[in-house]
Amino acid sequence: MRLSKFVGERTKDAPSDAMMKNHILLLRAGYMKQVANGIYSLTALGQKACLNIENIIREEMNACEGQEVKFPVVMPKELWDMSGRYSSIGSEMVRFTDRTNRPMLLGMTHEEAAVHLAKNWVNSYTQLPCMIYQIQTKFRDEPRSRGGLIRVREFTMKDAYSFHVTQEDLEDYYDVMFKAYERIYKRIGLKNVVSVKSDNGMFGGTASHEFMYLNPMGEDELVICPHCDYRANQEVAQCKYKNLPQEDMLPLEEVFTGEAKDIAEVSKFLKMPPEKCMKAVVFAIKGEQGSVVCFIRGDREINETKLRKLCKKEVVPYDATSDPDFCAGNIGPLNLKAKDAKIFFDQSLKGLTNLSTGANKKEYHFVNFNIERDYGTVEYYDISKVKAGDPCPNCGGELHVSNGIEIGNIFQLGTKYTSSMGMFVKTKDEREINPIMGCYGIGVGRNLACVIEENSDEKGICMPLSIAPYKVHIVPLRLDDEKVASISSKLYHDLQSKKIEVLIDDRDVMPGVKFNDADLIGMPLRVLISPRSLSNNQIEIKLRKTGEVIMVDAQDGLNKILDIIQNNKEI
RNA sequence: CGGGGUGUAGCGCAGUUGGUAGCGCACGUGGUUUGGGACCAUGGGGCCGGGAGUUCGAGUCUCUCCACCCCGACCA
Repeated sequence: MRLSKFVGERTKDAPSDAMMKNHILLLRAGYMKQVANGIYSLTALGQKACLNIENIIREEMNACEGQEVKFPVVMPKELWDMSGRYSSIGSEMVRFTDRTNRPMLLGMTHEEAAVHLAKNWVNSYTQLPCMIYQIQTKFRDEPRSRGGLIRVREFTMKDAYSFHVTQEDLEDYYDVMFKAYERIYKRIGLKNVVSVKSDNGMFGGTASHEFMYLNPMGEDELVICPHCDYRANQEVAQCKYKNLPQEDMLPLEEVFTGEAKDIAEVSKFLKMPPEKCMKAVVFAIKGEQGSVVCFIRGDREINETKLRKLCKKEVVPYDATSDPDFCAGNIGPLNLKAKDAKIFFDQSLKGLTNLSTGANKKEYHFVNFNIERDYGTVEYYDISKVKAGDPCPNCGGELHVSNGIEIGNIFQLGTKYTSSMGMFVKTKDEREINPIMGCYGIGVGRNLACVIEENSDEKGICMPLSIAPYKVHIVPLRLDDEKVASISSKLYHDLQSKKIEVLIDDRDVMPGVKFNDADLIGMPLRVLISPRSLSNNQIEIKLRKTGEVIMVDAQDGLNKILDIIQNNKEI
């Protein structure tokens, strides 16, 4: 491509509203343009980079015996009624009617379509296991998109669906896909990737993993044990506690605590460490009356995902300050006015002695509260978030907590969709069963964004060779020089005939402009052709990532470039 | 959906007590330049986010929508 004809623009200044590195660079280097909140057009640069990622994914899926198919973007309501998800999914799914008033929706995931395609055609164990996948546009009306391509509403995604006779067979294939994902990230140039156990969310099913790109701007919290292989999303990470020293129980006492409301203030007022203060957190059940009151050690946070699973209901934080049933800031288990509230105690409280807790009375707390003695026998649940330094549930070592961006996930779905949609296969012993499914997703644009987070410097993007839209960026200086023009043009056409994607900066601008644009766009090889180097009959090849400069004779340029591309996968 | 912020040329911004809009970059033309964002001359480009109001007069004041960004809620 000739840069003079490129539809797109490079800018010196970053758009003021972009915060993340990938967002700023993708806009500044002219890879994309925003159309609306969470909706982007890609330029030739962005699209080619995405296609290269897609092709790597495609190769790895095909290597897993995957069959590439294509499901529709628009589906009828009836298909999603079969799984029950038409009503269970909220407004992130776009619903509309066609001209005959038939209810339709925009696909945000394609389990229903996959089962629809496979059922009746796959009806014998001899056809299993099998896997179908697609690379296609999804639309999810996210409440809040952010971070450039990190979280968008319309995006391209590879989603794969596998069918199995037995759970063991699913697990074997799950492992095959797990390894394929690891290869994909390596090939596109992402190194800081870990896999974690995750929540199954709206998919249902038995086991799932997320692949996480470690990044401080990541929206997910990951719990990682540096001493063993324990890795989990905060949402599902198990809590273990170091035992606090037991004390002799002292008599329960009601004390004045004044304006002290939150744990920090109460702890300061009573001169007790937060671990000895029992905290109350109130939640409401969505669409229902009544509330959920959680008690937890003062230095801990409630994990809402765990609470949701425990209640088997959707729970949302509740503002207790405006409810007369609660004395906000002084909530405790004793004399709690809200009689219909469900009460849960977190296991962090187990065995603790002489706690402080709210007295359900304005400006008063209890001290020396002992749950069993003063309240009664209770069950303890794990509803807390893990804190850095907690003991690992596996090996007891100290856990780390890091942030990450989800760049792929794999799920063992079970028979949720095959049973609800009536897909059956005959087994060898002539039983009719619902095949067991797995599903496997990876977002293309988000991966591109993460690649740029990882591969860039103060000058711009450093595209990995594997996904670079153009492998070679020719920079001729002084195109009015006949020799520069002819050698540049020949190299441009020679590379094209060798099927190497090449970009040439054929503009009549200052050398500095060309250098800065080349650094910003970030193609892995920059070839400089100028009167100065040609006076020695040489051209200059510069590697974007390392800055290494290679001088070669002009007539050897093509072969040297081909050699570098074929033998240096890591540039 | 809550809290905060921003909307003025393609991008980044200025615009005074209200008087009919400017700067830098980018773009067109002519010329001088040419190894890390050159210079001179000249030209084009604006429904000042939309609507309503106050006023002789609104980019500026009031009301009201809307869009976008950030934090939270939410999220395969």
